[in-house]
Amino acid sequence: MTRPVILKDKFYQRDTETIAKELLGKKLVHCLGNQRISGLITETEAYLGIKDKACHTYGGRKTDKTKSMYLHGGHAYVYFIYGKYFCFNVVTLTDQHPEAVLIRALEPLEGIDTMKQFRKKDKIKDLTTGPGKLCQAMGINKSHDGLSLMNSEITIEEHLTISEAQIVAKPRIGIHYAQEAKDWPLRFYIKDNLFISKK
DNA sequence: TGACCGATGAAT
DNA sequence: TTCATCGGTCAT
Repeated sequence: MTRPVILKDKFYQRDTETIAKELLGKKLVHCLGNQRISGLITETEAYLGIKDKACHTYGGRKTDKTKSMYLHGGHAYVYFIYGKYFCFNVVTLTDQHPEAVLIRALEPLEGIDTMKQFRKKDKIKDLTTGPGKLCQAMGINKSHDGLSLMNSEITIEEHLTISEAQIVAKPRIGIHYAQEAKDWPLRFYIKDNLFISKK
């Protein structure tokens, strides 16, 4: 088995939309104790900072909740939503650009039994096909907010390369309030992949 | 200090 | 389609 190649600064400090597409096929890994829990990234959404009405940092909003988005690219932004769930984002660009990519779905790879325990579900399809679900399955929570993805327990590794022809672009989910931004095609997923949120 | 609301998920 | 659920946010 070849040694994992962890994505570095140069990957993350680029245009957010490009990163959202290139994250498809990569492997999100949580090293929990001596165990690896991981999944192939199948679905992402780009959030474009101050000019994006769907983004938590729209208009330059900076609060205790959003402060991680002002870190430089390659950090985690984890927030709590709907009183129950966490969502995991990858911060992009520099501290001048509070933009991020939401990871919406994974295809489980390693630690599947642990995922089943964390989720209290048995079917593989129920483990990671949604932003809240995948955080539960991976054991990701608020304590991971602001961590570096280059030298912490959570990393993203090279895995598969997905070609442009295999990428579908659609409007983002759950942002009906975002006026003109609600139709921007910033949701990306791997064509024909079974592990996609919604249906 | 308190009212309001949400980048969801699961049940119906 | 409906709704549970509660921390974050912001107006007092």
